[in-house]
Amino acid sequence: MDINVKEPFDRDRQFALKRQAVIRAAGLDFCKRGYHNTSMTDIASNLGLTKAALYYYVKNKGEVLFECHQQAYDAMDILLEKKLIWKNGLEKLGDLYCDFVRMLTASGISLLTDVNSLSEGNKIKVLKRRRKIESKIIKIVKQGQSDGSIREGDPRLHVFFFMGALNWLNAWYDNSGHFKGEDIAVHFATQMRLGIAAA
Amino acid sequence: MDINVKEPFDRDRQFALKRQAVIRAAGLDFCKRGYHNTSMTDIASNLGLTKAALYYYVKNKGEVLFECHQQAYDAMDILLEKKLIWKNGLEKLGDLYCDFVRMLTASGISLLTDVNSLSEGNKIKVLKRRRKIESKIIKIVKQGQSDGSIREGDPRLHVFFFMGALNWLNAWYDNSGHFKGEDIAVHFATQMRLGIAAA
DNA sequence: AATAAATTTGACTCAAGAGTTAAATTTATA
DNA sequence: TATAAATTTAACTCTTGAGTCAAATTTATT
Repeated sequence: MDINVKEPFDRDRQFALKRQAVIRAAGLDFCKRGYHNTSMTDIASNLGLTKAALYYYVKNKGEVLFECHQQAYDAMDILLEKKLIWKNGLEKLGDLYCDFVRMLTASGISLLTDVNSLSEGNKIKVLKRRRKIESKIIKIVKQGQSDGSIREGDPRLHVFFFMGALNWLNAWYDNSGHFKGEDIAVHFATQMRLGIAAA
Repeated sequence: MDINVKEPFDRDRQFALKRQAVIRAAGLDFCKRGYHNTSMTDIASNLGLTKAALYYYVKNKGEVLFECHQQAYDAMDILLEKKLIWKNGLEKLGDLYCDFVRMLTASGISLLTDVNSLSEGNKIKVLKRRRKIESKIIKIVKQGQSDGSIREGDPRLHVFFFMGALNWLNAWYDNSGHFKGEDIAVHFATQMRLGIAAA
C-alpha cells in the first residue's frame, strides 16, 4: 500500500500544507485588493491567524508575493507538460488554454500581474519564467502555422492577445459570481481558437 | 480667424496644460512601475521638477491616480461617440477596437488597472464609468448578434475576453520597442473580430 | 522696474505598515 | 505526563513616503 495513513501526523507535511495555504490565501487577497493594499495583518486575519503566526511560515511579504507567482507558473508548467497526441497546433492550444482558465477559476491560484513589487532578483526570476512559458506557447502557435491549422501573422501578437484575456480574468472573476468557471473556460477557449484559426 | 495667438500667454491655459502633462507622466510611471512603487518625487523628477512643484498642480497622489483613470475613459468615450454609418455590429466594433489600441499606443494615455488604490468614493466613480463603457460595448455586440454579423454566446464574455487583451496591452507595450502601435492595432482588431464573427 | 506666477530648497511632521521579540498559552505527539 | 510545535498577545522599532511649509529664487507679464 502506498497510502500513508500517518500523513496527517507528519509535521513537516502539515507545515508545508499550511505554508501553501498561506500563499494561496495571500494570492487571493493580492488579487482582490492589490499587493500594497493588503497588509500582512489582513492576510493573517483572513486565515483566522495572527500576524506573528504568519511569520512562522514565511520570511517576509516579498517572499509571499514571489511564491504566489511561482505557484501560478508551477500550475501552468504542469498543464504545459501534459503530453497527449493532438491533431494539430490549434487543437493543442485550444485545450491548453481551456485548462489554463479551468485552473485559474477552480484552484484558488491567482495569476498576479504585480511584478514590480518584487525584489529585483525575484522580479528577474519571475519574468524569466513568464517568458519561458510564453515562448512555449508561441512555439505551439508556430507549430499550428506550419501544419496549417493557425493563420499567419506575428505569433507573439497572437499570443499577447489571448494571454491578456487570461491575465485580466483574475481582475473580474468571482467564484461566487454569475459565471461558472467551466463555462468561462469553454467560451474563452472557443474565442481564442477562432481568433487565430486558419480560414 | 479662430486661432488664438495669445494662447501661449494665457496662464490659466498653461496651467491646465501642465496639469494634464503631470497626470499623463504620472500615468506612464504608474503603468511601468505601479502606483505604489512610484513616489511623488519620482513623478516630479521624471518631469524635471521638484515634489513641491507637483503639489502646485495637484491636491494629492490619490487625485493623480483618479485623473489618470478619467483621462483614459475620456479618450475612450470620445472614440465611442464617433458616430459613423456601419454595415453591421461587427464592423463597428472592429473599428472601435482598432481605435482603442491606436489611442493607447499613441497618446501616452494609460489604461490603468489599479482601482483598489483609489479612495472609496473615487473607486465607485471609476467602476461606474468602466461599467458604462463596457455596457456600451456589450450593446454593440448584441447589435451584431441581431444583424447576424456576430456569433451567439454570452455578450459579456465576448467583451471580457477582448477587453482583457486591451488592459494587458499597457503591461507589455513599449513605444520604443519592437512593435509599432499601428501594427498592433490592426492585428488585435483582426484577432478580436475573428473571435466573435459569425460563421 | 514692478508685480505676480512658477519653482526650488530643505527641513519638517505624520501615519501606515513591515518586521521583531519575549513571554504566555494552547495543542498535538510520544 | 513530558516535550515539542503552533499560536497568541501586545508592545516595540524602523523605514518609507505622503504631504506641508516658509523663505528664497527664477521666470514671465505688464
